[in-house]
Amino acid sequence: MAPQTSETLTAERILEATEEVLRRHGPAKATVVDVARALGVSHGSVYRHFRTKAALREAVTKRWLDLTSQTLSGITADEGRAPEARLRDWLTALFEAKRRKAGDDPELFATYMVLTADSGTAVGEHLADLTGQLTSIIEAGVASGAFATADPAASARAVFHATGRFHDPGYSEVWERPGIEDDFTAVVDLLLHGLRPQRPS
Amino acid sequence: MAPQTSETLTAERILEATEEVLRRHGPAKATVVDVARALGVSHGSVYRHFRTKAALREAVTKRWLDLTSQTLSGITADEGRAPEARLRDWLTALFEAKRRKAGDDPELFATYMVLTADSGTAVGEHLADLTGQLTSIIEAGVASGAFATADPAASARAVFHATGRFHDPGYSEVWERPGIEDDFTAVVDLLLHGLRPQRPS
DNA sequence: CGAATGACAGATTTCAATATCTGTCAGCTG
DNA sequence: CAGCTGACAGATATTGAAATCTGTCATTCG
Repeated sequence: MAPQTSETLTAERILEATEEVLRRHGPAKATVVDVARALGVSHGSVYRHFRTKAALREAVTKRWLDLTSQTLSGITADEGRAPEARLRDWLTALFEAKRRKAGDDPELFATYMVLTADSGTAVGEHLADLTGQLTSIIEAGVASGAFATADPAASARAVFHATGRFHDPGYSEVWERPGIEDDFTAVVDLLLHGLRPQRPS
Repeated sequence: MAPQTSETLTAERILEATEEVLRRHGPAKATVVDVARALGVSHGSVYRHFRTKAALREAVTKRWLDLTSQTLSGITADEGRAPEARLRDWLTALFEAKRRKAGDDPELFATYMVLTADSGTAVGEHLADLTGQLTSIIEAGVASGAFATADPAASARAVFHATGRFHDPGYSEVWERPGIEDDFTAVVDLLLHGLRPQRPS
C-alpha cells in the first residue's frame, strides 16, 4: 500500500502526492499523515519541506491556479492579433478552462474551491496576474485605437468583475445551464462595445 | 416566556414570529417548535398554515426579497426621467440596498443567505422580477434613442449578470472593501457606454 | 553531519448513544 | 364543528468520550 520509491524526498514529489491524496479523500479528510503514508515516509519528513499543513495546501493550490494563468498567457502574449479578438478569446478561454475543470471532475473542483477559500495569498496573486494580463491586452487596444479608456488597469478590473459569473467558482453550478453560452456572449458583446471609442474618427 | 396574545393565528403572525426566531436563533437552530412557542401555540397549529417547514421558510424568504423589489420598482416606474439616469440609479439602489442589509445586520443577512440557498422558486421569481424591471428601463431607452439593442431582455440579463459582484450575496464580504465604489462605477460606466448607440445619428 | 524518525502534548475529528425535531392524526375544547 | 392540541414514529441534531491528527523535537540512521 505504500509505494516506496527510493528517490529523494523533494517538495515537488510531496505536492504530487498531496494532489493525489486530495483527489482520493477530499479536502476534509486529507491529512498530512495520509500524504506521508502515500510517500512511504514519516509525517515528520513532510514537515521538513512545508512548515504547516496550511502551507502545503497553499502550495498545491498555487500549482493548480498557475495552470490556468499559463494557458491564458499564451493569448495575452500573441501581440500579432487584434486586441479586440484577443480580449474576446482570452475571456472565452478563461470561461472554457474553468467550465471544463468544473464539469470534468466536479469533486476535484469542489476540493479546490475549499482550498482556495482559505488560501492566504495564492488566490489574490492569481487574480492580480489575470487582471494584469487583461490590462496588457487593453493597453495594446488603446495604442492601436481599438479601445478608448483613461485607465486601462481600471477597465481591466471592470471587465474582469463584469465577467465574474463566467469564471468565479461560486457560479460553477450555472455553467451547465442551457443558454449560458448566450449569456456569456451577450455580456462580452456589451463590454467590447463599451470599450470602443465613442465615435471612431 | 410565551407572549400569549388572544389574536387569531394568521399566516402573517406566524411569519412575523418566524422572522424573530430566525433573528434570535439563526437558520440552523430555528425550529418550528420555537416558532410555536413564541406564539404560545402548539407546533401542530403552525402546520395548519404551512404544510412543511420548508414552505414556512420560503414564505419568510419571499417576504424579505419583496422588500428590495418594491424599493426598486419606484425607480423603474418613474418614466419621467431619462433612461440612462434611471438605469444608473436603479443599479446603485440595488447595490446600496444589498450592502446596507449585509452591513447593518451581518448575522441576519447570513441567515437569509442560507434560506435563499435552498429556497425553491422564491429566488428565481425574485431574479425574474428584477430583470423584468431592467428590461422595462432599457426598452424605454431604446424608444428614446438613448440605448441601442436588438433584444432589450437579453441586454437586461447581460447588465444584471455583469453587475453580479455588486448584488449577489455571495460577494457580500467584498462590499466593505475600500475601492468597491470605484469598481462599481467603472463597471456601470462601461455597461452604459456599451448600451449607447454606436454612432448617434 | 544532515536527513529522517517516531513519541508526545494539545487540538481536532469521529462515532454512537441520547435528545430533539418534523410532520401526522385521533381526539379534545370552546 | 372549526380550530387546536399533544402523543407518536421516523428523521435529524447534539453531546461527550475515544480516536486521530498537527506540529515539535530529542534521538537514530546512513
